[in-house]
Amino acid sequence: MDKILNAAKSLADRNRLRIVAALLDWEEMCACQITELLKVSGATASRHLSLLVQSDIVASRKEGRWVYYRLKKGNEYRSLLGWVKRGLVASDTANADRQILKKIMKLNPEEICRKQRGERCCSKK
Amino acid sequence: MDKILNAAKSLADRNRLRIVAALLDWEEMCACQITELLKVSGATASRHLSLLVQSDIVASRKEGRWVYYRLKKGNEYRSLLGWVKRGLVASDTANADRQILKKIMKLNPEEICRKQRGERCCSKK
DNA sequence: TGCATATTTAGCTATTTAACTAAATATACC
DNA sequence: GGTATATTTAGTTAAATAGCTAAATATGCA
Repeated sequence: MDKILNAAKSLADRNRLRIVAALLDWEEMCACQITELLKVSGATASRHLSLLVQSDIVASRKEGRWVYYRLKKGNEYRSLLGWVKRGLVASDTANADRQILKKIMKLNPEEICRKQRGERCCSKK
Repeated sequence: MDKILNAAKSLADRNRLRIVAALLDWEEMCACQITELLKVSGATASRHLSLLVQSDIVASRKEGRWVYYRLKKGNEYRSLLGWVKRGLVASDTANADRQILKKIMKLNPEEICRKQRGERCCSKK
């Protein structure tokens, strides 16, 4: 029961659900792209991602300075992700995120990280 | 996204997952039978059940003094429940609960409630 | 109507957790 | 090696939530 419980807990948070929704549309995203989508601190995004990896829903791959994330392929979670996908088709949040993602995913990790450094530098928020 | 989020939150608790698991095996259970399974106070069981009803995973039906619960039938949650069911086949917790349920489900609500009153009376726990 | 009793709601406490900042780690490039 | 920088880990705080007891709400029955 622990495996299912952990998977359910992983999906029981709006920001983690947004990450899964994004990865249903975009095969692979790096940490900074996800940080940019959620508009949270890098540490917070990292923690959400590590929970999704721990519960075996998301896989990660390191390439140089960047870490890329994608949904795991096994059919173990096929029906779960199908349920999520169907539920998000008509979701306002998911549709708004799709618009944001169109812009984010045009940029390289370099450009996004530069943007994030700049924002942090100026707004100090 | 709220609908999916609420459903995921509903399943993100061990006791609520146990309730869903029980209802996958037994079509209908009354509140006192679920209280007996979880070994929590009636108030706590009631709260868990109301969350499952709110998130539209479980339906309730009142009959006299008793309230009966069952999984909703729509195919909206078919794949989600299929995922839960497959994940629970080999679960120790779920198997232990199955043994407990065999005994509980032999009894009428009357007998269970009498048992619960007695326990409360004696152990005062 | 009045009493017994199944369930729910209110109010409380302890635990969990999501967010942040700051510090640590790991990698690229000079 | 030394610096810059992407990500993770530690440590803190505030909000959410699971559990309890006690009180309130229904229902069945004398």
